[in-house]
Amino acid sequence: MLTALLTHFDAETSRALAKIAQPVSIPASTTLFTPGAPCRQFMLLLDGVVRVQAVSAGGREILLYRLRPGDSCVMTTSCLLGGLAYPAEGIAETPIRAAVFPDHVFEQLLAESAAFRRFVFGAYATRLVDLATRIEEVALERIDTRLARLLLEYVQQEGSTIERTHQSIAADLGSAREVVSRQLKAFEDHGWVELGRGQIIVLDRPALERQSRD
Amino acid sequence: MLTALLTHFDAETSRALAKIAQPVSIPASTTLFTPGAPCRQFMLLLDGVVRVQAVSAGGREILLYRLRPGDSCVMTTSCLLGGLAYPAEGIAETPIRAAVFPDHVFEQLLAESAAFRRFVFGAYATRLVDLATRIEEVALERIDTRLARLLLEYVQQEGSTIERTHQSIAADLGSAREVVSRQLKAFEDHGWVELGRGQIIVLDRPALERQSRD
DNA sequence: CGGCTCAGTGTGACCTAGTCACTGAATAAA
DNA sequence: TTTATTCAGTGACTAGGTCACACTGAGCCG
Repeated sequence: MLTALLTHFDAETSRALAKIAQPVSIPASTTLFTPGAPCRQFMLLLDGVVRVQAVSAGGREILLYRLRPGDSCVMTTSCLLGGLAYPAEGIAETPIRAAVFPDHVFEQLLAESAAFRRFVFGAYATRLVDLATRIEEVALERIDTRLARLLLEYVQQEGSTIERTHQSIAADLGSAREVVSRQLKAFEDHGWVELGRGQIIVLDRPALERQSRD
Repeated sequence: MLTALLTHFDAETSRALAKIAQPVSIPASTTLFTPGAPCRQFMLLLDGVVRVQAVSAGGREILLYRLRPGDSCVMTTSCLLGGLAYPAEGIAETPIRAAVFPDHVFEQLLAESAAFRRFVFGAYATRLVDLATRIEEVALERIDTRLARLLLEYVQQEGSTIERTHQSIAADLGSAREVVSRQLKAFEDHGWVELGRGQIIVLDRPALERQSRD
């Protein structure tokens, strides 16, 4: 099944990877890496979701990005290769399975496989664009715009009934729980959503789409 | 002189690069790439400073990072390779000189030179860490903290007399000019800086360092 | 069942940051 | 010198973040 997930590589690379990769299973809520203890291997996510976030001194959090099946954790890898301090932490949001292999294998693959290089660079490009886009959002956009867009992302992932607390949404936005509560209340007053304890039902997607375009 | 700048590569790579690279000179204030027209080649900056920024619909700007001599423009490159839309624009803040070569050369170098791979990955790591750190700053830190830190960066680059307008500082912070003016006024009231038209003289670095640590 | 605990949410008061409109001051251009 | 133009200062207002505290539903335990 590992091989199946690696079909974006050529046949030879896939076989090579499947042989050496150690598939590991990790329960939800595990902290996978922190600024103090970065992950020391190349990791390819097979199943589950990893949340990569920054945490301030005051304890407020902001999501940098999520890793999903097929994603690799390029940031830790590159920090290892580049010898840089790693500024974020990674947490398993669900139980996860991942293929792990040591960095000398990573370097060997980079040297030998054009397909692997393409894969890795694609992963880097995605991360860079994600992060740059997020900076633009955080610095330049209104919170109602960003909340509407985030709700639409949740809908894409898990359908129109969203099972999340206001607190966890605030952590994704890098904002405060009260702010999220007030904005959601406003959305409910407009008839765009229906609020329940730990759950948000999206009633009017077009309205949210309009709001998310500002 | 190109070869001299490429000494972080092995001798063979340096020679290869020097042969094929086209050194170009570009005047200050030139727009090098935009979301609409990304740069289509691998570019290694030899001299000058390039500002890479995001621009909102409303015209507000925020600095993503600056490229300095020895840096390469990894974001455009990776977007080319990954076929992704590029979300930022690059502007020459000073006159610049750069070595430019087409992407097939880039791919060949990646395949053949471990040193070049290390260089490119180092560049990626630096960018990723920069961007992640910036998200944390923008989302979670106070504006006075960020301004103090930015002033200290300017001091490092250009000495304790900083020749910049409040508007340009606001663009670096992703904030508004009035906000920067007010904060600088407060710093002046504390005796930390002295303000003049288009110039800020830093009088008390330790105080700014304290403020920048929050 | 009633009462307990606790996570999740609602709310008002207050503070910080961003926006808008306008003024004045310094420099450059005519 | 007069006139533009760029840069900075300011007050009034809005948006968003912080703090303190009240309320509510769900699970638990006697």
